[in-house]
Amino acid sequence: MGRQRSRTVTLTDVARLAGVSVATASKALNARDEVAPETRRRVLEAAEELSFQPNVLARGLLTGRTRTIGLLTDELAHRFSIPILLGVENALANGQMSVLLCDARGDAIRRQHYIRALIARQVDGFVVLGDSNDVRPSLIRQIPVPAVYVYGESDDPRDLSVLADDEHGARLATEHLVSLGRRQIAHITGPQSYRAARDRVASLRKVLASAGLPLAGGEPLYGEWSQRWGRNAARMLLSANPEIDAIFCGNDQIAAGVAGAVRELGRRVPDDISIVGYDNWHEFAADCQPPLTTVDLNLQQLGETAVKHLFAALDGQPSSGVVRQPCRLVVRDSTGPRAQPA
Amino acid sequence: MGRQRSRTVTLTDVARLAGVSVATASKALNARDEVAPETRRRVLEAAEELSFQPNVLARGLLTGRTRTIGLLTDELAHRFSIPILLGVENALANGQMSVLLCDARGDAIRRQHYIRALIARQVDGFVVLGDSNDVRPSLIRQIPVPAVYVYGESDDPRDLSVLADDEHGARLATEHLVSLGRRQIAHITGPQSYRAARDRVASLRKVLASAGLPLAGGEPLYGEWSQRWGRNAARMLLSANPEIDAIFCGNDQIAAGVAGAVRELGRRVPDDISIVGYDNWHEFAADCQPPLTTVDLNLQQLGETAVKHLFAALDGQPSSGVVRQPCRLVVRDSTGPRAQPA
DNA sequence: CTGAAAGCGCTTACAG
DNA sequence: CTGAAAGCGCTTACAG
Repeated sequence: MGRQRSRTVTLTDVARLAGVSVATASKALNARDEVAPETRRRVLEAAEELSFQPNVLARGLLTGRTRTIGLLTDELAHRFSIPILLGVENALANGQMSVLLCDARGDAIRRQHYIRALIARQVDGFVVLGDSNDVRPSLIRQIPVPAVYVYGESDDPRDLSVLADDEHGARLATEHLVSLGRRQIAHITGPQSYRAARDRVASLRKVLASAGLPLAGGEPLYGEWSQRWGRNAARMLLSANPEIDAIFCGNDQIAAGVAGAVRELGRRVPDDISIVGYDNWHEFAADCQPPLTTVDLNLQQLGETAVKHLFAALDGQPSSGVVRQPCRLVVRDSTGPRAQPA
Repeated sequence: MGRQRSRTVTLTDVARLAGVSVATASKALNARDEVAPETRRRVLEAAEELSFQPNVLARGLLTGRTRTIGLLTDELAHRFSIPILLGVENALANGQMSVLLCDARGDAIRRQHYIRALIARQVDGFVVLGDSNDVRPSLIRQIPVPAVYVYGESDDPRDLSVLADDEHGARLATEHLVSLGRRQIAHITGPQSYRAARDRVASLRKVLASAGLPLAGGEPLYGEWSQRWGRNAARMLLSANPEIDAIFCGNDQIAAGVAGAVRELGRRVPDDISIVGYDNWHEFAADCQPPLTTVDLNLQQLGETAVKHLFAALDGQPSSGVVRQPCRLVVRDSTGPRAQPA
């Protein structure tokens, strides 16, 4: 830690060293054109020599813009939060904006506290990061600046929400399996309380119906987002429905559990049973045995898209409604053509 | 997004509504005692009615304190960053401080850019979050405010670094296996370039030596931090050294891979071979088959400890050197007593 | 082209 | 107990 805060170099110091007024120094540094080239050179030199960093707070007080965004998350610990946050942070940095991070941890009181703190810090706008792609209450009446909702849909139609397109993701997965000639496709997924789980099921059913195929096992198996559930569900499913030749899983952890169970049951992946995961969580999907074909939600892109819209709103071009970010199928070794009958 | 920035309520508005001067309004709101109770009541009422949020920037300009900390990460996407960040964020919020998040993504240029941005935003201090518990260059000459280094040791002894105690973690793991009667303990870990990997090996060797035991296989197997490496290494190791009765793994992914391979080779976990992981990464450790005994680095605590020291520095009580955060052994089903000979 | 002055929203001596 | 005034660091009309 060593050093204590030393006296900060201010524009006054730069002006004095350059032998000009602060007004002129300001203009020179901000590249306004009413400054003589020679004067500007002296000012820039002085600023350089003193390692001058303009005080953004003071500027913010004048301009009313702090170039700071509040990022309010429901649950930062959730696996999806980080890639989205990376996208947000990246896009903001490109626009020379900074991020104030506040994690509500699913606590309403805490969220309220953070909203106040962010407003008091004069953020130019909010990115509100949800935890489940579900509908959530709008903050529109509480915050005086533009906001964009990501991975969680605001219940106020005046707001803009940027969501993962689960209908699209499930369609990609199902069409892939159908195109491989799979005819007995089952579905193991997380809790039915998740809109994401239900949306994917709806899309899966639609694709199967239009291909004239049944949902193997009759109903999707709703459970948990865990390997363990994947293992258990696969055992139940395959003992009751040995004819199954493909399993579309609600996430990669479930898929990893399914893959393990299938192999333990002596069935081959992908020949006998093809498996598709969801999320493209690298540590589970790419490192699975065999590596998983899966759906990538393009989460980082989701964050970048949100910021793009927020920037537009800050420039006076707000949008509203729902933007759905397309998904991407990542094909690996857990899917393939059906084994030839011996 | 709907609404544009509306005119902000300022202290002047509150003062006017309460019928007092801004000076008096300020004192009333800040609970200074030179204000008549009745006056204070009126001011508070007016502030409430107008939903007044004091402008933290303006206050910061006066006091020189922004109550904002810069959190500079090397690589936010790394698995360790999030728990530490949660700890930091939590501890800061308790102190009414906000966090400006900047992720350098391993890019020196980007890091430099962010350092400037944070200084320009007048942060009161820095938390510098490393990506590997390794030694890293100090920022002491670049930043004019206190800084604390977490999960990465500053190379300047005047700085304070808060580190995971890998010597302790590896000791806990090894002593656990020894106490279970294991006599042929092997080690599969990540790249030797990681100080964390080397520190754990050194500690493992020390405990084994003092117990009069060999390191099974002679040398640790350095590789990658992946399941795949765990699987491959376990196969090699067990075919060359069938007498092995325990494997201490450098992380939980390796351990999960090892567990899978051991079971495929027809050996029982934990009876024939006990396995210890490292990190207590819930999705891998708790959900493994069987659930993994592992070392928890107390990462959230690491972040909180760092903030505690940063607060002390901000209060004029800086510390320096290295603080090592103790680890914690989490015992699950992958370790147990040796199987009785049949 | 340059600089004195006003002002962003707030706090803090200081005078009354 | 209350309020006028100065000032934090900067930017921006405005006058010269």
